[in-house]
Amino acid sequence: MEARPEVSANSRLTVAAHALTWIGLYQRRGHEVATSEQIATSVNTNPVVIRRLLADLRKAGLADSRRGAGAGWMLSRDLAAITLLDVHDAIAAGPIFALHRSTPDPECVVGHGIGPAMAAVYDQIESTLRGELARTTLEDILRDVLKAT
Amino acid sequence: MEARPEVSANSRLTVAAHALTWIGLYQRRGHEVATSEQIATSVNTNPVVIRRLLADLRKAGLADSRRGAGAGWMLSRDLAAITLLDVHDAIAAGPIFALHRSTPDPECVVGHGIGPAMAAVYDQIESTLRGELARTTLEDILRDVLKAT
DNA sequence: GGTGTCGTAACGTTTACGGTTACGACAAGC
DNA sequence: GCTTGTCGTAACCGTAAACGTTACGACACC
Repeated sequence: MEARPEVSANSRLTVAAHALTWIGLYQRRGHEVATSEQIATSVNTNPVVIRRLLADLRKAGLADSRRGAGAGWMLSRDLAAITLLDVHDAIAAGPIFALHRSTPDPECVVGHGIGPAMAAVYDQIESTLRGELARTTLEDILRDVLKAT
Repeated sequence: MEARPEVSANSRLTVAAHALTWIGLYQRRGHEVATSEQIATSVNTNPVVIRRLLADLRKAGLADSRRGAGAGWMLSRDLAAITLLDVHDAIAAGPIFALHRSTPDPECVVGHGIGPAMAAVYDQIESTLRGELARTTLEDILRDVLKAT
């Protein structure tokens, strides 16, 4: 009966990591800023999609942009100081699992108690997930990327 | 360019655990089978949704059904022998994170190497997730449910 | 044979994201 | 100051998945 987010980041984390890593490498090669056009070409998508995504990352303090001519994007921190958890939180990814869409029968023992019981499991999993994401920085990702060449 | 599952089980795991736990408790109280109608009432959804879900669980060998008059659903194994991982696999939940929807520019260093780099992280996370889900059985869930009363 | 339930197809609704177009805002350079 | 290039955002469409509902055939007990 009620509405529900049902998000699921899915490919957004991949694209966000891709964009930031691209900017980082581009800057290390001596460029000031990267345009959404350039990033979109590497990601193989539309520049607007990149701008929307980077706007979220800017809100989280991971990236920043300059306007006007010679405009573009730059990192706010070094790649080594950005973990995948930072990126994950920046793109406001929803929880992996959700409870019922419409609340189950509260008169039923199972219907009444299953929500909290499952939530406890989900919270534990979510916490573990965050720990895993925090272990990897974009510097690690870039190292893997360059190693694969 | 290509199509993609983009599944994300979301509430399906919750509902599946709910249904199985309900059947288990109902059987312990002396009943032979549970109808999709009864389960749907507890879950607060449509019986067809329950039947579709239980059909997946039957394929995985977790539940079984009887037809004809006095028909309904029963467990194939005891609640203690069913983990959340079993349920998760039974409902064919997709991966948490996905790679790019359309393949990135292979001419670009980042575009070429980012996929495998992220996949390695995702595989590790997926593996940890499975370990977490395997730790909890439906018997554990039922215990929590009854404790909450 | 009647009855109750499963089995399943078909269809509509909802939600979210990605893709695209469009246009205003802005700042550097001439 | 005007031009130019890029960001900032709104608006809209298409797609994909799950849920909800209706409908009807299949089946087995009584």
